[in-house]
Amino acid sequence: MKAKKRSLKVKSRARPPAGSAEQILTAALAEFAEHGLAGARVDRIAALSGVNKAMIYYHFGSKENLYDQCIKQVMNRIVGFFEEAATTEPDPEEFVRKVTVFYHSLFDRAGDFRPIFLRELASGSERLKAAFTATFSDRGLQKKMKALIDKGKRSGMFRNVDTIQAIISFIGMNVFYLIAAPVINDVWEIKDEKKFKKKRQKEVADLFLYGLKAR
Amino acid sequence: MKAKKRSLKVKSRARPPAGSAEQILTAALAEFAEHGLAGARVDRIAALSGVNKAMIYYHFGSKENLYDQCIKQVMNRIVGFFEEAATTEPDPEEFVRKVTVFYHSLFDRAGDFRPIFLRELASGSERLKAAFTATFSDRGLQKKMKALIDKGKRSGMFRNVDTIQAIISFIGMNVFYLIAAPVINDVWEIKDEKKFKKKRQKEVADLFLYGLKAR
Amino acid sequence: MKAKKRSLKVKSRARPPAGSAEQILTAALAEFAEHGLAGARVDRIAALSGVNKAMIYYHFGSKENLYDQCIKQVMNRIVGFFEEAATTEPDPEEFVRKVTVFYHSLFDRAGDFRPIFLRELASGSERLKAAFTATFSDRGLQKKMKALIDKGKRSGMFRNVDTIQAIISFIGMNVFYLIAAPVINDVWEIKDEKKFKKKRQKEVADLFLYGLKAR
Amino acid sequence: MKAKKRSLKVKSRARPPAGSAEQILTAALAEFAEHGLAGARVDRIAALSGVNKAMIYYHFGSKENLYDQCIKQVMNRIVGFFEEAATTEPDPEEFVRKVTVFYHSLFDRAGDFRPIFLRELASGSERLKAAFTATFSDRGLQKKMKALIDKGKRSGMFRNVDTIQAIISFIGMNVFYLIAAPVINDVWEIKDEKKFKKKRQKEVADLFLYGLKAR
DNA sequence: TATGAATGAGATTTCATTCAT
DNA sequence: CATGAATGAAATCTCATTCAT
Repeated sequence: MKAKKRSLKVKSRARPPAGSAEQILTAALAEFAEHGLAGARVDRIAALSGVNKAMIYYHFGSKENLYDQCIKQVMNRIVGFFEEAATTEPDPEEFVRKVTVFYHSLFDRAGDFRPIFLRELASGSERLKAAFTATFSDRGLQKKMKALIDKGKRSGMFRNVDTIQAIISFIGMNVFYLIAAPVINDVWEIKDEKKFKKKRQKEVADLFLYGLKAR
Repeated sequence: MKAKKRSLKVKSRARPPAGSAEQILTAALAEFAEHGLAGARVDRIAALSGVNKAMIYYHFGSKENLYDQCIKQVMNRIVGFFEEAATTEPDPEEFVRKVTVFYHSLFDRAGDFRPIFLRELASGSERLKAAFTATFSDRGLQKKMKALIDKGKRSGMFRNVDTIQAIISFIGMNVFYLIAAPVINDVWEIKDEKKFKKKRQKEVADLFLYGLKAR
Repeated sequence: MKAKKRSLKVKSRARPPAGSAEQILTAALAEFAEHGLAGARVDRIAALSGVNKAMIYYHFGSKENLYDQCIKQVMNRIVGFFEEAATTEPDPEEFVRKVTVFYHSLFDRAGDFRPIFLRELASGSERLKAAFTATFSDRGLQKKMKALIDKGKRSGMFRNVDTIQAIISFIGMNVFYLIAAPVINDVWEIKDEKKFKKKRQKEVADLFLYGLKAR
Repeated sequence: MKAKKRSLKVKSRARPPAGSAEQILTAALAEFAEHGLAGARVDRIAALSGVNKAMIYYHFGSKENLYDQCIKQVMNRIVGFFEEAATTEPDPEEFVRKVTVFYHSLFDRAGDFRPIFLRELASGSERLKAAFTATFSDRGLQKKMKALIDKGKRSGMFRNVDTIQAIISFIGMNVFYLIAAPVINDVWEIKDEKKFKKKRQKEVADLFLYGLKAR
């Protein structure tokens, strides 16, 4: 239709280093983020990536598989962030504060996974579950966090809470606003989201730490 | 070939046959919950509600409008719950515990809104924002909660937190697990969800109250 | 495309007695006969039957299923012919002559199955096998023919041939020319096919009977 | 995703790498035999022959031309068989028996032409006609057979049949089972095809000779 | 000669929506 | 209100063929 014949495509480099598959993935990610799997249009992805529609099938076989590859890619990116964040930090309090900062910057830097995850959550989550357990289960943040909180508990610094419940609560505190900001802003009449987020990082960490600490 | 579904449907014509609009709404809600607006199929809704497809258009005009009606209906149900929950309860601590219980029972009783809300959140949230502000803004829980926490702060019972941030954190603590249970269960290897939820209600309220209370 | 909006479709009868499905089948049969399953075009079938393409899917679900229905229909027609031909005829010689006439008139009256059968034969024949055994195995001609030849053998009229082999040979004699006429005509320079066929019926029956009779 | 077939294919470049055209032809023959012209896939032929798809176009220009070459090749092979079979054999009866054996071994040795011929027969047969008349018309078996039968007639050994009709009947007797075996086996419940074929050669020749001989 | 990537045209199928009754 | 059939537009996917290297 309105295929937008992608004007000449420059083609300066000796051989495109496997260009189009990446371009397609990028475009697809945007499309899926905006419309979901069912609402996404292969035509739009093709137009957006400046590639013939057939190439999408050449490289990815089906819309659904393309979607899977997108999820995989998103997961890899996120895993990278997570691992990077899980560097050594022996002080529990400091660690908690860093995690909060991490979540906020995660949503800043890789926001496109937000709609994708939400929709996955809405529909069975099979894909998410697979992706998560495959990449997270025994590494990175949660393990570390559990260890630190347990340590805090043993040292008498923290109350004797259920560690996993606490961690989930903590993640929820962090993530809920980041996920639901548009509605929350509306309901609570928050005008300056940026400022609110800034303040939020301190408030969340404080609340959690206060809730945790023995007195 | 030519599905030939039901076709009996005696319908003794005793009471107003008006039932069909409700049947359609019910079926549609299920369909939208499972597949989202884009993924829902009018055919399936018709089959599910035991009603001819054309009837859907007779009653609702378009798939999108049907979806809107579904959202409206869901909101009304939820608002009902919220108002019912916002009865007088002057003790802040008791109130906090009740809110936690409320959220858990809300997801139990009206779980179908979960996928719908998640998907709405994923795509612009315009409909959600409209629905929420229309029905929540100045009544019900949050207003009450804000008032109670503010009162607690003034009485010296609570720390001087940012009330709204605290409330959002609290809702996040409550809601996050309820929303993401399938994935969380998988990642943290939670086998007995029911038991976990039971325990969770105490842990969440405790954590929040500990985090709030001055010492 | 050039959909040929099928001009008004008369529509005199109170309600078309299930019209379009039959129209589609008829058109499909022609298309499949001419082009085979792989070469057939759903667009063409739609145009030919004066029906919207989507109707084909409404009624038949897929091109392949439509093809199956065509085969089924052809089989039914043929079975009808066969049963009609298998009426009582106690004289073996007369029966043989009638069978020859039958095969020739079969190809005259229901010639469209010829290309379809040939192509089925070319590709696995699974469909044909199913159709044949389902409809022929224990009725009609072959059973009758076998009985008559066996009777002829017992009475000393026929030689002691292998009955089944003989029947297959007989069918082959009859059918081979009917199937391969275009090429045979070309190779043997047969100009007047009609005359050739006429003569053939006598020659074939004679040859077979001579070959069978004891002397 | 991107099938990544073979990719080793060492090809030491010793003898002329010309092999590829033959490889393509071989693969194409198999593909066309299995799926017909319309159903054949150039991709599959490439994969099967271990050759890049573009090579097929380099060598053969188009799928259809490749198909023509296949037919030509098949014809040549068959013609070879036919000529080899048409060696001197002055005894009519012996000749008839040999022809039967020949047909059976032909289908054994060059069975892949079976589906191809059948499909050609199904669709106009133009290609077949061309191929046949080009290669058969005035040489080989049928000429010889006609001569022998005519001789037999003149000598009083054979009845005064229409020679050409008889020959066609004879070929039909031979060829019909070979062509339709799968279905025939099914309908007549023939379990041991090999044994059946063995016996068939004698039965067919006997039947034909008995049918031919004067008494 | 050889390849992996690309393309355009078109094929099959889907689906929201409407029509005739 | 109710239905089965119909429709147009578009969506997904396929495939012969060509291009750049």
